[in-house]
Amino acid sequence: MTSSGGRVNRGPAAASENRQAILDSARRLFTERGYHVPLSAIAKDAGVGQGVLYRHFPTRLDLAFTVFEENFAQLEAIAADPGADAFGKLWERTIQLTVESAAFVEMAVDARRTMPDYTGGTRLQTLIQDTLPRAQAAGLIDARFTADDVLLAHRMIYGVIATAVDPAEVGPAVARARFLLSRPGA
Amino acid sequence: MTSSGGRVNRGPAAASENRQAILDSARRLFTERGYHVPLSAIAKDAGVGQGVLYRHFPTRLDLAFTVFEENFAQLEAIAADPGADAFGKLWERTIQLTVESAAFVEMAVDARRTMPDYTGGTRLQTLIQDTLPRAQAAGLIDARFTADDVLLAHRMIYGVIATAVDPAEVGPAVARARFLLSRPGA
DNA sequence: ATTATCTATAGATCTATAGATAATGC
DNA sequence: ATTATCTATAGATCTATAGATAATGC
Repeated sequence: MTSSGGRVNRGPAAASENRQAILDSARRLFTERGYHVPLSAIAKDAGVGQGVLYRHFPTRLDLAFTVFEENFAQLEAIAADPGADAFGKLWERTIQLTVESAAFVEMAVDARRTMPDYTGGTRLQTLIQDTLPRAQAAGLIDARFTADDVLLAHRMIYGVIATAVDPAEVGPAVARARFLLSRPGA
Repeated sequence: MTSSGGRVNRGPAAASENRQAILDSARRLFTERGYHVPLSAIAKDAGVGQGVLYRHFPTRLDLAFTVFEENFAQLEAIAADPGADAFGKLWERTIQLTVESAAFVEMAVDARRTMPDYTGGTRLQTLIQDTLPRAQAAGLIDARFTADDVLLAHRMIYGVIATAVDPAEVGPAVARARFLLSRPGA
């Protein structure tokens, strides 16, 4: 047989499409199967050889950074809103993105454990610091919360997501967790 | 060479010591390296062949159940205290055990995902249900917390532990998380 | 005869790379 | 000449089991 199942070698012309297909598959599989989904599964899903994946993204973190860069871009756009409720919107979207893909948090943990100079953690922290005081001045958020508390609350909500057994349970559980966290302790 | 590095085959006499060595190694490695530490690493650490581990514990869950059975026994003993603060002591010890080994939670998640009829989750829930009302009647705990809230709070604290980068940070972070959770929302 | 050990390895995955092949710009 | 593809596979792990060996109870 001549041109059956095997992919045709399209040379450099395929590079850009391949890269995008890898990113699309990675985003979906990080969501469906978690941050530690095999890279071979991502390559297969994207329809490329493993060598192609490694050429574009030498490590799992290189790939995850690129996938979740879009998340950071979204959050930064939201935080740029000059209104008093920029923090509220930022927090809402952060939780949505985490529910959507717990890998967003797992990537950050991996990065901080692996690379001493990873700045992603600081990146979300900066957005919180830039928006929280305004929301507190406007009386929208309890003044006793610190920026560190917000980051901690994010980790706590991740705990709810990571331990969920039934996907249908995540929404209500996260909502209740947010309620429990809505006022600092007595 | 006759009797160099290789272990001597002591026959059935070694069974009980081997079993205990496996449990000791498993407890330590679950703590140090997490629930998904390779079973081969546990066998090696215990100084037995992998076949011996599999004979005593056919699956990872069989091994983890046995290791953490001691945790449950402790918690059940605490909950049996007839005093009003049995709940307080139960909660305190539950958190200690989780900080000590996040694998305690990870095992339960694995069990509930793998075995439809796992009762470990119910087991902690029962202890909470048996002690919480008394503590609330005595005014020790805010009456608005439900037993499900306590289980949810446990998952949230697990989130703090699982995302910690520096072990030294765990203690303070968990303390702050508990503070944030000490009163239900506004 | 039974029980459990031991070494050794099959089988399954996953990461990472080697080497041949094809397309493209100069 | 350069760039990126493709298949194929080496290397590293990890799970799980086979088969020979040794100890013990009847």
